[in-house]
Amino acid sequence: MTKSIAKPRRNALVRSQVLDAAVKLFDQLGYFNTSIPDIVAESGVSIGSIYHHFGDKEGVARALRDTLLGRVESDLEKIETRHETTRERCHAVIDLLLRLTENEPSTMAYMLRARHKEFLSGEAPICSAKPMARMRELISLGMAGGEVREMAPDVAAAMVYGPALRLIQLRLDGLIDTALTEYLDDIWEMSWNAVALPASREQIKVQAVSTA
Amino acid sequence: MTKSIAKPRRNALVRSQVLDAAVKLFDQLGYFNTSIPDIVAESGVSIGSIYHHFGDKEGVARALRDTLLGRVESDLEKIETRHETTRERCHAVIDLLLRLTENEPSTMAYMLRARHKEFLSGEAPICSAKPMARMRELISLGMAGGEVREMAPDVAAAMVYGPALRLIQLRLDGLIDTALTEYLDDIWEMSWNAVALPASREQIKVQAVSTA
DNA sequence: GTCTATATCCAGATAGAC
DNA sequence: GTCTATCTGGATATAGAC
Repeated sequence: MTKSIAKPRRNALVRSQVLDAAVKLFDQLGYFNTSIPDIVAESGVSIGSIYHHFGDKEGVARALRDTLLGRVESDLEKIETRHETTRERCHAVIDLLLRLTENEPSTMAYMLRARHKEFLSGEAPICSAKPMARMRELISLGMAGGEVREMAPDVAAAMVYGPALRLIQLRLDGLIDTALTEYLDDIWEMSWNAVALPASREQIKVQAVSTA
Repeated sequence: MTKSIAKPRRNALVRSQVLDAAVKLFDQLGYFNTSIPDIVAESGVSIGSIYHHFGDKEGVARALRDTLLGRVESDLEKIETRHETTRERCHAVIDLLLRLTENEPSTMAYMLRARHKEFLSGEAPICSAKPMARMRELISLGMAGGEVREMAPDVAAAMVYGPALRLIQLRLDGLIDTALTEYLDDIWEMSWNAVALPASREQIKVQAVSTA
C-alpha cells in the first residue's frame, strides 16, 4: 500500500499509457499496420489488460478518437464564449488548428487524416464530427449576422477553412518545413477577405505588395 | 481460335478487369479491408492470374496508382499546352478536379484520400506525386510572371487549391449533395482574387451580393 | 496464362492462474 | 485487474495440373 497508486488513478494511468502508444503508432504506421503486440511493446501494458480495458482493437481506436475529439470540442467551446464576432471566432479556430498541428502532429493526423470509417464500424466520417460541424456552423451564423456574404454555406466554409487545412495536410506529410503558425496572418487575411462583406474586412486596402 | 481474343489484348483486358474491381473495392472498403478473394469475386479473375500479373497485393495497388496518376498527369499536360496564363491554367485545373470528382469519385478518392504510404512501401505521399507538384509549380510560375502576388508559394497554392480540395473531400464523404461543378465559378473567383495581383483580377468589382 | 487446391503465417481474441 | 500461454480464423501467397 505504500508505493502503489490509488486504484482509480492507476486505471486512468494504464488507459493513458495505451492511448499514448496508440496515437503514436496509428500515426506512424496506420491503424492496420499496428498490431496489438505492437501496442503492448510501446505501452508496456500487457495484452490481457488492454483487452480488459478496451474490449478489442477497435475499442482502442474509438477511445482514442473520443478523447481527442473531446479535447478539441472543449477548445472550440472556449473560443465561442471568449469571442463574439464570427471574424474573431474563425480567426481563433484557424489559430487553434495551426498550433495543434505544430504541438501535437500525431493528434492532428489521427483526427484529420485517418480513414476512420475503415476501422470504426458505423462511424460517420471525421468531417461530420461535432467540432467540424460546429466550425461550419460558425460560418452560417456569420452569414445570418451580416458578417459573411451570402453564398452557399459549404462554399463559404471551404473558403475559410480549406486553405488552412490544405497547409496542415502538407505539413503533416512533411512537405512544408516552416512552422504553420508563421503563416497564420497571411492565410487568415486572405481567407476572411474572400468571404467577408466589405464592411467587416480588416482593411479595405486592395494591396499590391510588390517586392524586388 | 475463332472466338478468342488476340493475346496482348486479352492480357490488357484481364489487367483492367482487376484494376476496375480494385479501385471500386479500395474506395468502398479501404485497402486493408479488401482481400484478394474479394478482388477475385468482383473481377471474375482467378487468384492465380492476379498473382501472375501483379506479383502480390501491393502490386495491384501500385499498378492502380500508376494508372490513375498517369491519366491525371496527361490531362494536366493538355491543360498546360492549351492555356498560356496562370489564371487560365489554374481555372482549368480546378475545373478538371471538380469534374473528375463527379464523374469518377472512386478514382478521385483513391488518389486523394488513400493513405498510400501505409501500404505502398517507400512511396511518397500522394501530395508530392507529380500532378500535385506540377499544380503547385503553376502557382510559382504565375508569381514569377507577375500574375500572382508575392507570398510564400505554399500559402499561395493552399489559397488557390485548398477550398476546392476541401469541397472535394466533403463531397466524397457524402456531406455535400450538390454537384461540385455548380460551385466552380464561385470558388474559382474567390480563390483567384485572393492571390492575384489586382491588375489580373477578373473584375475589380468588390462586390456586395445581397440576397433576400 | 489460367485455374484449383493447398500451405503458411500471424493477426485478433480468449482462458484461466494469480 | 493484470498477466502468460494458447486457440483459431482468415489472410497472403504458392504449387503444380491444364
